[in-house]
Amino acid sequence: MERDNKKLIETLVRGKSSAKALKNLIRKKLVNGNGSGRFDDLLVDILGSFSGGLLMLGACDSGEISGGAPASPPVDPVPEVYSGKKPAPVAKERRGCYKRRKTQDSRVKISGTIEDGYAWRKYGQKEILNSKSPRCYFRCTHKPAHGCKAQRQVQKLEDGSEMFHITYFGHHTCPSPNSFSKNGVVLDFKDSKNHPYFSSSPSTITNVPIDTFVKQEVEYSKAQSTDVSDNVSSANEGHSAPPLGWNEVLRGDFGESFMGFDHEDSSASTSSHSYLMMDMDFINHGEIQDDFEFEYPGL
DNA sequence: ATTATTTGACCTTC
DNA sequence: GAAGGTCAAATAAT
Repeated sequence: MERDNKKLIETLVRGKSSAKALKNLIRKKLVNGNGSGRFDDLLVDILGSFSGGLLMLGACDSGEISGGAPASPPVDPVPEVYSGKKPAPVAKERRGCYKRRKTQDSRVKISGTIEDGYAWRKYGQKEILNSKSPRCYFRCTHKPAHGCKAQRQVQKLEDGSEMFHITYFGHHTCPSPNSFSKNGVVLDFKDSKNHPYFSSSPSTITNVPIDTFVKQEVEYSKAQSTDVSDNVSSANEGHSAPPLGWNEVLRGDFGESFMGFDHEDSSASTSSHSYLMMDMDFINHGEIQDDFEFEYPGL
């Protein structure tokens, strides 16, 4: 059992190394290339998958995959007695094991939108002490289908702005809905007469001051710089190589692949929208961090 | 009919 | 016991 595990890890490590080498090769080829960043994106996905798999394997040993996962003794989430509509208020069955989250397994984001390209299902809301705004709890819509363990908490900031404090837990193991509709800032340039950074509607895809976001992300990444799970989660949550050069992206000179992607939660998007997805993990004070490998430590 | 959200109760941790 | 996190029945939306 343990030997199999080890073998699996070795295989994954080898695969990851190969993908990494391939990525570097392709990158060199593309230095003067014409922007076929799709290869790069694909490779990052591959690397992310390996890293995520490795992380999960490692985490299994400790009996916990992600912050929200129930701990070791596999508690059947659905009691056998539970077969009909009537829960029969007989002796209350023990519900799932609720664990308080570990903050080190989380990634925090301050954003003007709660949209991140993934489909989330709200499963709870709670008034938080000393907070005017309630905290909303979401899990990945694909949890039943793919067992995706990604979760997030969303709480509106109380500084009067329309910003949201979003905390992510766990990692998406479901297929990404869209290679660009991933975890990052979504800028909506639909209404050009308004400054693209400001919008007041929380229910639509809104805009975020880039500087603010960069600063926050940079500060956060500083604090998390040694946290590998964060890197891995970045991959799984949709962090990917930009399909175009960041310089192009930053000045808004991005190609068709960025235009009007189909947001899975399309309530807020229309075909007339164009979005700029920015993953700030790769940007540091306006400079592009070209290297954003997903390392798995100790291997 | 199916799927998503709301909301009060339940559960764990501190 | 308080607070935070989750469940699940009821309800709403599609």
